[in-house]
Amino acid sequence: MEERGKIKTFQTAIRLPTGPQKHVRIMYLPTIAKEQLDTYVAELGRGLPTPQQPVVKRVEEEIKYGRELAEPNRRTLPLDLLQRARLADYQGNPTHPEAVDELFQREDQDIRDTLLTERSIVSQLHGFISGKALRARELHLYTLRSFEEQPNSFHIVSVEERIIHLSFYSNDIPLAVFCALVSTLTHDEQLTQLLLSEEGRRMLVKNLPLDLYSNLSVGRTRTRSRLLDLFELLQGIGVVTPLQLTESATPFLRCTPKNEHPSAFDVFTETWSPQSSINSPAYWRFNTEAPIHLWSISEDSPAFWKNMPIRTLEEAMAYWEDLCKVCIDREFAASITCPPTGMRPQGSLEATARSIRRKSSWKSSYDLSPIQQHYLNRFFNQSTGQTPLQDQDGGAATLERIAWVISAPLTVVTEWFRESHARYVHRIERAERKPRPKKAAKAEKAARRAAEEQQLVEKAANARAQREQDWQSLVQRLHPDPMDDMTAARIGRIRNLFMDSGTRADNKKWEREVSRALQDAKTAEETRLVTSQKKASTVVRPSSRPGVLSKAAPPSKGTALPARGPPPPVAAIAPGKSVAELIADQGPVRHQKKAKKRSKKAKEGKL
DNA sequence: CCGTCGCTAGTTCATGCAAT
DNA sequence: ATTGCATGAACTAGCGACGG
Repeated sequence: MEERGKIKTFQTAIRLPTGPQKHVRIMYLPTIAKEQLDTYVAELGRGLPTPQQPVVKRVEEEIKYGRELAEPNRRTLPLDLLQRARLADYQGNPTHPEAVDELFQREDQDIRDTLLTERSIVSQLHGFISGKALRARELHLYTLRSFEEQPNSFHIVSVEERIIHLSFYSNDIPLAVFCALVSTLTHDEQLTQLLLSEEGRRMLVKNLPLDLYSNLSVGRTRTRSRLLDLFELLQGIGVVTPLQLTESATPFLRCTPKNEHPSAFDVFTETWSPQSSINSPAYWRFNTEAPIHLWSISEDSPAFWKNMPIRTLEEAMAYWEDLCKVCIDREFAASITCPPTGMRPQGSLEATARSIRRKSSWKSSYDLSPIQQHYLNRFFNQSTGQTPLQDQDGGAATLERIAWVISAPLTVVTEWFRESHARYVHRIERAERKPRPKKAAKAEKAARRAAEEQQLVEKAANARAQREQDWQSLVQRLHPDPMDDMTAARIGRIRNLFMDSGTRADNKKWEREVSRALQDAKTAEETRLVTSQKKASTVVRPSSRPGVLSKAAPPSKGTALPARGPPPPVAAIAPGKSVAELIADQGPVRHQKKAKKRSKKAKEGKL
């Protein structure tokens, strides 16, 4: 109906009182006036329970009708451009390079804002630890620290028995820790600023400004599920035990009563899932000892290796070190001889194994997204190996700017360029050591050839500029006065020859040539041959202004096009092709990294 | 001949979103 | 609040080319 113009639709977003935005699609008859729509949307905002910010986007504020998604809360940014720019094939090469180019031609601020709509970028900017196992480790270690440092927290049930209530993580952890454990979904300048100061990083989440607290959805479902995900993993490896209250006379454990918390617990036995916060355990015990199984060897039944104490922070750190090794270092795990008997891991074995065996779970380095790397690539010359690091001053200012635009740490950006350059050097060295006519070598060759061609082009352009100057001074010397059309025509022929002759040694010869031409022009003028006049006027028409020669602008550097400077008034002599033209005739520069033969099927699949 | 590397497709996982 | 769905990302295994 929309296509046939019977109805119109648009999307907008309303901020719910609880913080998150809700996208709504509004359909209406084309006869509805804009004012009515505006009123309606405003009403819609108010209709939702006690909105803090009624409507983010009003109808009159330029809304894109139809399918395009109007991204609220941000200047009209090319969201769909980013989406296209992000599309990449299996190798990370963009499938829509034109979208990438278009995006990167915008202002730095726009590029930054646009990239910050990508989840991985914004969450890492705020310090999110993307590896799940490392996140669980952080949760574990931070909690142990809290038992020592803030034993009086309302949400710590018992320091002796190491029991904590889940609400601790929505109240008494610092902002920086919260952001490390729970990914942020949208960019918030206030949050970014806060995280820059030590004071801000230490601020407990319960003390955050209200709007920030709400934007981070501290304490709401999403946060709880994210945290419970981590607890599920910790339970799976035996670091924590979920608890439930009990009336039993012989509870699993008992502690001194504190605040309104219960003092007797049993092990939580119901099945639960991190997604449903109602049925999930709220009380958790941090064990004093945990087993290590050889996870990298077997997914279904990893062999028990040993128990390790995790009472103190130091012990826990040692535990995580060993755990990491047996999870990702298969060789190490295989070299271990296990005791004949041992407990099997408890909890949901498959889920635990899945998370913990994955390498990315343990990756601590910053994760550059493809779009960030595309941006970095713009500052890395594949043919010459040039990066900002090779700039005279080390490129400090450029690097900082780049880091800001892509919202990545400066060290990461610097390291990326260092590695890119090192790879380039390595490639060149290998190619020189043993040049071989293989595919790999070809790519290198092409890269070097492109570099050489580039140098040639520049050299030619410079030479040409010099030649141009020589010509100017020569003519100036022999004929300082403005020239008439016919004279210009005669001189023009010689100029073409001069420009193409290349050598600078035989100035005498050219002087003679020019003088003779000038003389010819003079006698021709004097005899007023009708024919030659006719010829001259037709030929010279393009530059009928006398004196154009002496006023010609100097050729600009870098462009090797022959038409700069005085316009060659005569087409009689086809000038030899310039280097640039010759190169252009060979077609576009070959890409070092091919657009290669992908199977038809694969291609279709991606489209 | 065997090991390594790069390419590719299929599968699984994480996560936000929308419907209930 | 809960649950199912859709989607992009990541992992893995298989294959072939290449090089020692």
